[in-house]
Amino acid sequence: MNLKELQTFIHLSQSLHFGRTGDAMHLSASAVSRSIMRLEEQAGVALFERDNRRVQLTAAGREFLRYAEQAVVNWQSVLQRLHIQGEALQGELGVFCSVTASYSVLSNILEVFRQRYPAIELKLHTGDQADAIERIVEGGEDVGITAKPKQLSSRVLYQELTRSPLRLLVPNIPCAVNEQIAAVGEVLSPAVLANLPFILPERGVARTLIEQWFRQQQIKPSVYAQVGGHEAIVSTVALGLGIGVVPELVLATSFLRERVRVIPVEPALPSMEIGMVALQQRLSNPLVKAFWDCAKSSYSSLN
Amino acid sequence: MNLKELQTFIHLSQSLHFGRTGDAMHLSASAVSRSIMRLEEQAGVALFERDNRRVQLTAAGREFLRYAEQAVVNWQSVLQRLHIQGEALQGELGVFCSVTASYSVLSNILEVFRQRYPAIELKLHTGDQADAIERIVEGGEDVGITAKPKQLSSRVLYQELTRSPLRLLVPNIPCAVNEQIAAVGEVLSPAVLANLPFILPERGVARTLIEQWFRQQQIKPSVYAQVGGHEAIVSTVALGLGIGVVPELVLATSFLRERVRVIPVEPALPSMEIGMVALQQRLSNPLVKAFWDCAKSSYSSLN
DNA sequence: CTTGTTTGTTGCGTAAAATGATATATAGTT
DNA sequence: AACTATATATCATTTTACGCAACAAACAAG
Repeated sequence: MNLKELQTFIHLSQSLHFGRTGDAMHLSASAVSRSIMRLEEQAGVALFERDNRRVQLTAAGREFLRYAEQAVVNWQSVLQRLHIQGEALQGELGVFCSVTASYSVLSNILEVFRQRYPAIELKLHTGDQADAIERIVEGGEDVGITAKPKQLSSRVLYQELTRSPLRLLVPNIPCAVNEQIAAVGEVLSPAVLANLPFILPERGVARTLIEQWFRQQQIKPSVYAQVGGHEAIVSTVALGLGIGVVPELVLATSFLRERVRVIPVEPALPSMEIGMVALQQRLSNPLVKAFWDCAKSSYSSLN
Repeated sequence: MNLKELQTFIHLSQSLHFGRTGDAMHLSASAVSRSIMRLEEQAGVALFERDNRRVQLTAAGREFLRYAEQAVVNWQSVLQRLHIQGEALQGELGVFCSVTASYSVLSNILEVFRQRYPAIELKLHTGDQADAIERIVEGGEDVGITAKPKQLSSRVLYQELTRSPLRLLVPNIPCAVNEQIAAVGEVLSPAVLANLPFILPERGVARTLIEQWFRQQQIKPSVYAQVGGHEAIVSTVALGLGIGVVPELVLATSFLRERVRVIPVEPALPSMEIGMVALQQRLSNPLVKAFWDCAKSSYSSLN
């Protein structure tokens, strides 16, 4: 038995739908199915009655649900208590990240961090993700959220947190671009792509990855615009000015995600590796260390 | 976080010794070390203060211990509740196993089984482990604990539960056999073995395994005695009559384990695979099925 | 001070477990 | 009858855990 299984069970008992629970837990439907089967085997009782159409808690399942919810609460509460016993770190910590990261990656981290260290005051600075490392090196902030840099000085530490696949975005409104796409079917070949107006990030890791991918397909995109910041790409695409590429993370938290459409490409676009950076020496600061460990653990196993 | 880690933590907090906790949990010391490190990383706090000489709970560790003990109790108690809701199976179930198995394997199973099905009455028959399959096929008992049979009829189901390496036993008292051994050092070579008086099981899987091993070493043992039942081998060896081979399980539960000594052999002796057998058709009986599942789960992950 | 012993940790190769993608089966819907 | 939705089975891959052996640090004995 482990916590993740319990959380999966709890979610399924509410959603009653393996696929949706899988999405929520970042798992495939079959993984959810097997998680539940494991629990049922260990418990020795069926927890859900299910045929291919209906999913329903059994009596034993309802009893187990009470236990599972309590177990999760107990775990979270012991984590809290363990950190209260600590010296109650306080002070100020500077964090740099993109607007998008502040919604997704950073908010995940802060959920845990603010519980553990309520007395640490966070100075959050947002900006283009591509500037993160520079800001850290020059001492503006203590920690930065950024894509994995190609290479970095030995004075800077990088810790991967998650990854997000790049997605090809097209407008969701009738426009010239969309007509061109409709004419060739849903999966775009590299050759077709070369003739569509492209909106690229000005610079940064995403730009590098996209250029690499183009080189591998041996095509040269027709660049319509270069914009700063991933959020701006989404809005430019939404306006029908062209097609663009952004990490899925950006899309998931964008207000405009209904106004654009993701189109599969063959071969698939690469993923961006997203992590945090800090100056090696700054990690001796207990505040920085606390944030670093906290971020790491909040992504290592979702508990 | 999972239950096994918590149980390991609890044991370590009492023993304060990684090696001994490892033995108790059937883990290596390094596995225990890493279990604790995992917990500490997830908790974000050191749970033990330890240098290579002293192991001691930290303040956070003491707090965590309270949680861990409660968590284990909660889990066991929910398992119990889940089964009370069931139909409260009752009736009679016949089990055949060796005396040794009744101490080790069977007692592990019954610990869980009697909690889940207190109304099932157990008829336990002990005898030579080598007879188990015969007894099952002829309908004497419902389930048998036995070593993995070489081959079995398709009507009989076998489920592995655990394994136990064979050990070479020598007397622990001054005697002729011991003097011979002392003369050649601690690790015995096959050639030396051939000249020592051997005490073998009359029949059964252990006998077959030992004979195989001898053939592979191309030696012919001088058999001093053939006795029925592994327990009898231990006592014969303890009396100084010769050397013998038994599964470690037998040794661990023997009254005479202080009177004999285990000697390493090169190459190592094989392991016996120990499991349970039942007639396929008998598994449709809910009592038999309950025992079968219960035994399986009590060995699948110690919960 | 040197040697030996005990014991927790680390590196590395291997074994087991979990996962995703795809295929399959089955119930409901049009 | 064809089609959709959905849980599960199968297979290949990835991730994780493990044991062994080497290592390091601390104490004891001489």
